[in-house]
Amino acid sequence: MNRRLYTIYKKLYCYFGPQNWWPADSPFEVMLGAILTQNTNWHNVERAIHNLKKEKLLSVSKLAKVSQGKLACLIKPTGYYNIKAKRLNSFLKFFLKNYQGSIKKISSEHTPQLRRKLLSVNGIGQETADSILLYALNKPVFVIDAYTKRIFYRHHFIDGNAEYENIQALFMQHLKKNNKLFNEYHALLVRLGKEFCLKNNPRCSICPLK
DNA sequence: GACCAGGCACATC
DNA sequence: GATGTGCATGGT
Repeated sequence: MNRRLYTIYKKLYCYFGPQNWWPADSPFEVMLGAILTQNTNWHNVERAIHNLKKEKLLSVSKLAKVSQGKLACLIKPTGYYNIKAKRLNSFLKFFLKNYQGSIKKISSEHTPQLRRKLLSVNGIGQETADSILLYALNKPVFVIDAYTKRIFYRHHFIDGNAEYENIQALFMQHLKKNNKLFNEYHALLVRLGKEFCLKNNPRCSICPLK
């Protein structure tokens, strides 16, 4: 398994090249994007981030002062905007209360402990927590998403009801714990998923992994 | 018009 | 613990 997982990575990297994730100007923007992208097209997240930037709200202190109604309005393109506004607020409160909104402070916390704390914030589930850890804070944590599950299910690496922790353990136990590798690997899986492993329109016959 | 997208919380059994 | 449902915009 060890070698197979790495071989898949190399194949994907050769085929697609570097993905340069996460597309954002700052770790804080990554954190917001991680919540905004929940079950939503990335293009819509970009619109929402653009709205926030236009209003010059892309800082913890400024965003925390915005009313939930206005926030919901600004992030409307991402869908679920009322829920996501609430989730962003929960996260901002958590970030301010525990780390004074400092990336340096949140970064210095022991990863497993920080992961548990993130998961206790309303609106932050496993994928969002891990996206924040890996893509905002450069922690070597593998992110599992719907594409990853679908791809590895179709290639018979996991069964249909495999749980998040088990799939994550598969990657983390059989690959070098390296944040650059985990970053690129997950981004490549999303790219592969978008182009070759669609839900109802699988192009598996021409999948570069075959 | 149907289906899908870089999920999560909550209710119910 | 498993399964179902609400949340909602924009692209194909």
